[in-house]
Amino acid sequence: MRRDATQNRQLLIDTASDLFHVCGPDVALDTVAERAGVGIGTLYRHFPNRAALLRAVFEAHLDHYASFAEGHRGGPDLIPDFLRLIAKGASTYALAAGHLHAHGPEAEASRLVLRRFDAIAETVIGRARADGQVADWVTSDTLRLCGRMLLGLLADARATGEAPDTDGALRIMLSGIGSRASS
Amino acid sequence: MRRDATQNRQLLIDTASDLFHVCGPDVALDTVAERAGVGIGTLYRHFPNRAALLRAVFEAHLDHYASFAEGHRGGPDLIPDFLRLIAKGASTYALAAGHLHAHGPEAEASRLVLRRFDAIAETVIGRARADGQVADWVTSDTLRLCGRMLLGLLADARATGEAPDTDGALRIMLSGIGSRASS
DNA sequence: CAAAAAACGGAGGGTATCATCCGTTTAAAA
DNA sequence: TTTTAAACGGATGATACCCTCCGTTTTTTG
Repeated sequence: MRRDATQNRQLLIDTASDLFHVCGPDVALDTVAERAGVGIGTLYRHFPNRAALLRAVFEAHLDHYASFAEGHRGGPDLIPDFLRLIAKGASTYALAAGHLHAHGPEAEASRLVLRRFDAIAETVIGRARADGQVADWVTSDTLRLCGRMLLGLLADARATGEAPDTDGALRIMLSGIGSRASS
Repeated sequence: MRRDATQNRQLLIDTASDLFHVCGPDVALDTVAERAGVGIGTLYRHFPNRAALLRAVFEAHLDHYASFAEGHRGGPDLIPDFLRLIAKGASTYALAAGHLHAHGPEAEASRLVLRRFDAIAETVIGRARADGQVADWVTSDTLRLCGRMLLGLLADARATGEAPDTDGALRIMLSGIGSRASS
């Protein structure tokens, strides 16, 4: 693969990640390309459709989650920190979920990335449960549920122009799933 | 006002309410008109822009909330039932909030409907607090926060095609705000 | 029933986004 | 350095939605 191709690909992923977070799930792909400083043709060559770009961005986020799960030293902030991390990428997360499920032929790729999320989440939960931080019934589905709710919060905040009350939401959720929130 | 006009106006509100719930916040207004069986011109005569239609739908929902608050006999299900009711109209709620805030000149009308929501919510909370169902720090803002989170859930479910885990989310939230959930 | 006023329907122009295609440029290999 | 193939950029046609405008239909009133 040519060097400029590799660079542009990464640049597009980073730019898209930022724009999804700032502008929401429906940013024009033209905007992504322009913001990344590449032609629209380049974008479509690397990612033949929206779902492909989404998947790439989401997988980049998964890398962050994974290295978090591996690097975190444990303790009472494990779950709060993990949820906060999810909140950062929530819009991409849900968007990816939606678009990936919608289009039939790509359903398989979708299932794979979602399963990877589940695996990471289970790791985190397992460690938290050992400390008695979460209730028995909490699973990776529960954390995905929390992620989806956080997404709603962000989308709404974007629409209203207000700042999202992420901490308020986390307080409710953490107390709801039996974690002793600290911060 | 002519009779057919009144009928069509109501028909449009009902249809829009359904479609917002099913198709999400971005349904084409053409679709709303078609589904209601009226011309697009009729829709725009009654509601000069999207925000106006939104406001009308949202106000219809507020009527439901108000009659719920007035008619509920109290008891441990008060808050769960209220949140469930909100979940039904959540997409409209958040959409309204977003669009109304965005457009400057209509900000005043927006503030009014949101304040009406707060008033209703405060009534419900007041009654629930008397029963010790909710924590002290819960206010109408908290319920709005829950509504926004529920919306996220619905939007995500719509996108993924899965059924929304409304009950799961409610369990977390209710336990988080200190209500003794029953159902 | 006839006339006036009000409401209806939907064609059509404007705009934004999607996604392709191809002439030009650039990196890498010989 | 020359050659070649890969990658780039953006003009462009297609599509979807918004919203206005006006000729036609329906209700109401006298």
